[in-house]
Amino acid sequence: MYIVLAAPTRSGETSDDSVAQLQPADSSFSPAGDAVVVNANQLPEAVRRFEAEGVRWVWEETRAWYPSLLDQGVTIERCHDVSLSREILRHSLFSAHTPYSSGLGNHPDDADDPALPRQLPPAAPSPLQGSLFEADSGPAGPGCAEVLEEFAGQQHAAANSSHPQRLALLLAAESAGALLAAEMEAAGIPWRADVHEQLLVSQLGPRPREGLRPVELERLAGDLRDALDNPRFNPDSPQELLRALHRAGIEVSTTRSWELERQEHPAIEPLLKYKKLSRLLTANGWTWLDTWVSDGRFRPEYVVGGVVSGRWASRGGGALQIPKQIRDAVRPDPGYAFIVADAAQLEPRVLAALGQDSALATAARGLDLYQGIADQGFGDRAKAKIAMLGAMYGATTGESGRLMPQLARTYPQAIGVVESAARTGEAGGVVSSYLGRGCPPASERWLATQRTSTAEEQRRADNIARSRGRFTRNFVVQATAAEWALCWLAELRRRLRQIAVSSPGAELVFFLHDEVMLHVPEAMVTEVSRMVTEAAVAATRLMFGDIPIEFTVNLMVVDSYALAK
DNA sequence: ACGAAAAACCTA
DNA sequence: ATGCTAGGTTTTTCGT
Repeated sequence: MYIVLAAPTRSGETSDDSVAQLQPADSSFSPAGDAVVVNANQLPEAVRRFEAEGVRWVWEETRAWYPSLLDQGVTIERCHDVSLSREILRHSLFSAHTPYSSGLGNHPDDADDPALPRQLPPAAPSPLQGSLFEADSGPAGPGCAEVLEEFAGQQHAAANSSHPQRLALLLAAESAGALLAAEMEAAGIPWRADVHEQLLVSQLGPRPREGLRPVELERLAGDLRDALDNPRFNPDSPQELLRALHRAGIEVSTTRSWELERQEHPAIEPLLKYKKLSRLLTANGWTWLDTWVSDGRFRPEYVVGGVVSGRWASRGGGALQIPKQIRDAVRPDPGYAFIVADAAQLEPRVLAALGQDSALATAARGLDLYQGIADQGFGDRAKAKIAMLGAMYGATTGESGRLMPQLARTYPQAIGVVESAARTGEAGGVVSSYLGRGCPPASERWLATQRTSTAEEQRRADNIARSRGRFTRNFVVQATAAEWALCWLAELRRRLRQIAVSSPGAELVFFLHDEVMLHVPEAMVTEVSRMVTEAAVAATRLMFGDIPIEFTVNLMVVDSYALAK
């Protein structure tokens, strides 16, 4: 049984304060029974009542409904997010021939050009907010009939695709991810502002007045001016800094730290220290703390489907780039601990599965896949790692490039997968993840670059083609790894919900590509740790069935994020 | 004066 | 070992 939740359509039974319509539907996606129209006060109880019957919710956008339900203490088990499913089906090769997918249009345009920077769309307005704050215009968004019709089209597209089970799993996993994202946003990452502040004070000095440098930065700026014998320049300006360095005889072409590190000059040491501390101040200093941390929680926003590969993006506070430098501020509440777990070498393991490469699967048998490759006669571990990463990223030169032929001979099946993806991309084609997420098509602009006449233009065109090849090469691995991670999350979420009634309190609070953090009552640490491991086994089975490849999970119980890894 | 782009550095 | 994938944020710089 499905319940469609959407904005109410104007009719006799709706009143001015109606915010939602709940429409039951049966397994053939037809309306079953009367729709219920509710106002904001009635919505939580109505949802709770249906949820107790074990329904699956269908709505245009999880973001629009779930956060406010969570605020009111309502959680749900399963949903189908129509908008996220739409974007998957728009690009999926599996369903391209179905009426629904072909009707969406999948026209290559420059917005889909991976060479162009992507910008995230602004957060969608919630229909609930619309009704609460805009008296004259009622709740926005499509009504139940439209949502149900599109849902039916999506189900038909998945069922009639070339891989019905895989695509259905992908849509379910993406929707589960949307629920979890909202739940993690509601939970927030436990953050000790006092510990963070202590870190800042010990490295930068006391918080300065607005517009002034902290004492330690001021001191280093002074040292730098002395060392360069240059009394007045702004070290925060790359242009001025570069000119000052040149005037002191330091020949660098940029002010990047790794280029500066190679220079011998008394100014380099204070400069590198200055850049390091300046970064801490501007990216994660007092302003950041004021802006993003409140009530002991850092609350970023997750953008499910925000990355073409299916990884999540985030908005606000740089949640996916918390520097190691400040992770000590991430501390559990009293009586709680963190479980931090990550999938060990997820991408090469995924590649072994994609290529059904038994030699690589054997190397992945142990905890350390790169050591496994080394043990199969590939030299040392470092070499094995560089070669493998090069294969997945498309390295052509240097040590990584030189190791490629040997790697291709040792693991022909696995390397064949990425090589084939690269050739498809170079030719302007599209590639697919294991569960059916398609990469964006080549844009008109891209195709135009390939139609050339002169030799000079041809060289440029080849460069552009190889760049797309690297993108599609990496896409098949990164997108499939993202799917595994999503299945892992969904399995873990399901297990946590099973025990939540009798022993509540364990929450997922952070997710980063192949890593999760849970905030767990100390008494539950053992039980939840087992669930994290079991969820990984279940995710592997769910995606790939019974395959001889292990997806190892590294797990640590810590009382500071700084102690993980 | 304002907004886009670039530079820099952080993450997996 | 910064040559190779995907992102976000801040500040400075540049263009209108």
